[in-house]
Amino acid sequence: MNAVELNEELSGFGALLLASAVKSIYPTVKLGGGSVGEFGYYFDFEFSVPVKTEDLSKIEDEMKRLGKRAEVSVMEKTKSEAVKLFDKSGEPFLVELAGTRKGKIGIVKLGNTSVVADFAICEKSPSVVKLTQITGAYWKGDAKNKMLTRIYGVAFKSKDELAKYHEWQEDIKRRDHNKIGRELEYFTTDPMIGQGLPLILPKGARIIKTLQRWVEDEEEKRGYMQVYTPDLTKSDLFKASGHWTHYKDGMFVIGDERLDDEVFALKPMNCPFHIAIYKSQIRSYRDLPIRISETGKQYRNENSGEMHGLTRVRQYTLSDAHIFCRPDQVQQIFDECLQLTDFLVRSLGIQDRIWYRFSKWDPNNREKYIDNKEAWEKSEAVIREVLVRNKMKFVEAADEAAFYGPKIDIQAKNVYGKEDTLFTVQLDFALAEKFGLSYIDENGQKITPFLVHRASLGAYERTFAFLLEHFAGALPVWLSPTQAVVMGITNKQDDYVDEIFKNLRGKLRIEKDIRAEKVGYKIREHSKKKIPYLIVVGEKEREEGKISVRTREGSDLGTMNIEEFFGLGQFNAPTE
RNA sequence: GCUUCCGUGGCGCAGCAGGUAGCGCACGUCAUUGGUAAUGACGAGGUCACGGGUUCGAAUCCCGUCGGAAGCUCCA
Repeated sequence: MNAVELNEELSGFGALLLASAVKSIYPTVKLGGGSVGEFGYYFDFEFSVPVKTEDLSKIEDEMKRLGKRAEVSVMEKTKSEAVKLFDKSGEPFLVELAGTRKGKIGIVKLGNTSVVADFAICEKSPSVVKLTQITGAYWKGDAKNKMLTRIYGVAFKSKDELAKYHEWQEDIKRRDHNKIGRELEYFTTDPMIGQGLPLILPKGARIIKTLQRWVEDEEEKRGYMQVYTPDLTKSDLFKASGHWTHYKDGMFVIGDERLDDEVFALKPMNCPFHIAIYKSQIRSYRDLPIRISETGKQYRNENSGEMHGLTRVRQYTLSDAHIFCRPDQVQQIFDECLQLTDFLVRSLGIQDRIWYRFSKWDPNNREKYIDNKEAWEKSEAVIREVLVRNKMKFVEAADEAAFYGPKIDIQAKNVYGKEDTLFTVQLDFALAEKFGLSYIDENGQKITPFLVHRASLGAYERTFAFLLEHFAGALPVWLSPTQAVVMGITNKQDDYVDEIFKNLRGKLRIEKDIRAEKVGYKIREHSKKKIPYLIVVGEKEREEGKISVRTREGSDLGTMNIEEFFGLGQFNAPTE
C-alpha cells in the first residue's frame, strides 16, 4: 500500500484548529511554530502546565467544536497586511507555518480570537481531525534551547480517509524491519548485551554474507585491494587524524587519559588505518590510483535515543574503501565510485527509492569544518562537475559535509519517512596532508595525493534493514536465506523429497519439510517465512520425475523438471 | 541526551476500583497420510522487566533503574 496523500490545505486548516483549540483550553500557552507535510501537521507549544497524551482527546474535541463554528476566509493578502487588518479589530494571534505557500494566506475567525496563517488552507473545515502523537521538540531545532511540546495530527474530509490512513499506518508496521526482521529470525537483541548491539541470527547472517560476497567480488573486479585492519588502536592515530578533538565523546575509549600511559579506542572509522597502509611504502605516480577496501567494523558510542533497529547501531560493518589518487584522477575516481553504486542500486532494484545529495560545508560553522575556504570551494566545484557531467539529479545540502571535505550522499527514507544516508562518496583534501602522505611524480617531486572515501553498499546492517522494508520481507530470490523448501504430499514421498533435496543442495539454499502435516498447512507456514519457492511432490511427480512449484505469493507454477525450475529465477548474485 | 508512550510465557493480547495469572498462535506427545494457505486430542511453558516502597495482601498503587517505540537533537 502506498503512502496516503495528506492534503496540505486540509492539514493547514488542521494546524490552525489545533493552535486555536490549545489556545482556547490553555489561555496562557505560548505558540511556537508549526508545519505541514507527509506526516500531516504539527504545532509546537510552550505550556505552563505539563500536557500529556491523555489531554489530546480533550484538545481534539475542542478542535471539532471550533471547526464547526469557524469562519474562514482565504485572502490574497500578505502576512503583514493581514496582521494590520487584525490590529484594528481585536486580538489576533499569528501563526507561522512552514511549508509550501500557494500565494494565499488563511484566516480563521474563532469567536473573539482569530488565527492568521502564512500558509494556504482549504476553505472548508476538515470534517475529521485526529491528533496522532505528542512529543518534545527543541525551540528552533537547537538542543541547547528549551524543549517545547509538539503535537502531531491529521485532517481529512471523511472518515473513509481516516480509515485509509489507519490502514497505511498498519502497513508501515508490517514493513518495519525492526519488527519483521525479528519475526523472520534475522536478528534479535538482548538487554544484557546492550543497546545498538544486535545479534545477527543464522538466516540474517546468510543474507548479509551474500551481500558481502557480492560486493567484495564486484570490487575486486574493479581494482580494489582488500585488507584487514585492527578494531583497536592507540589514541595517537585519531589524534593525528583530528578525530580525537572532533569526536572523542562518540568513541569507545579504553583506559583513562589521566591515569594510563597509553589509551586505546575502538575504531569509529577505517580511514586512518588505510592511510597507514598507504604510508607503509613509497608510492609512485604510476601506482595511483590505489584502491584499498575493507569489510570493516566500526564502533560509535551513539546516544541512547538515537539507536534504531539495524539502521542506527553502535557496532556495524561498512563496505568501506579509500582511494588514493593524483589530482588529475579525482573526477575519474568519482565517476567509477558512482558507477559501482549505480550498479548495486539497480541490481537491487531500489533505484526509485534513492536520491543523490550534494553535501556541502557551511562557511559559518567554524567548529565543524577544516578552515580552508579555497580547498572547500575547489573540491565542491569538482564534485558539482561530476554530478552535472553525469546528468545526475541531486539536491544540495549545506552544512552536511564531513569535516575534511564535501561528499555525495545517496539518501533513502525508511518506512516512517525518516531520511538516512545509505551510501556515500566523499572527497577529502585534508587527511592526506595531515598524515603527510605523498607520491613521487614524474619529475621526482613529492606530491600530496587526494583521498576519496566511499562506502559502496554502505553499512551492511543498515542496507539490510532498508531492503527488508523495501521488499516487506520478501527479498529477491538470490538474497533469500532459504530459496526453496521441498515437501511431500504425504510421508510416503519422504524418500523422493530427500532425493530432490540432495539433488538441489549445493545448487541453491534449500530446506526440506517432512513434518506429518497437511501440505496446505506447510505451504502456508513457509510462505509466511517469505521463502520464494515451495516445491511439492506426490506420487504423480515421483512417477514423472518432476516437481510441482508454488511461490510465496501463492501462484501455482505447475509441474516441471529440475532444469525448468532453475530457469524460474535468479538464484545467484547479479553480475554485469 | 531530551519529550511522550510502553514493558504479563517465543509472538500477539486479556486481566489493573489491590486478594498470589488467562486466551489465541507457536512449541511437545499421540492419533490422522491428507493433492495445495489453519486436522483432532492431550500436554509443557510465566517469581507479570528489575529493585525498593505503601498494604494483612501488589501484575494491579507510588518511586527508582533497565529495556522497547515514535518524535526532537546528533551521525566522522
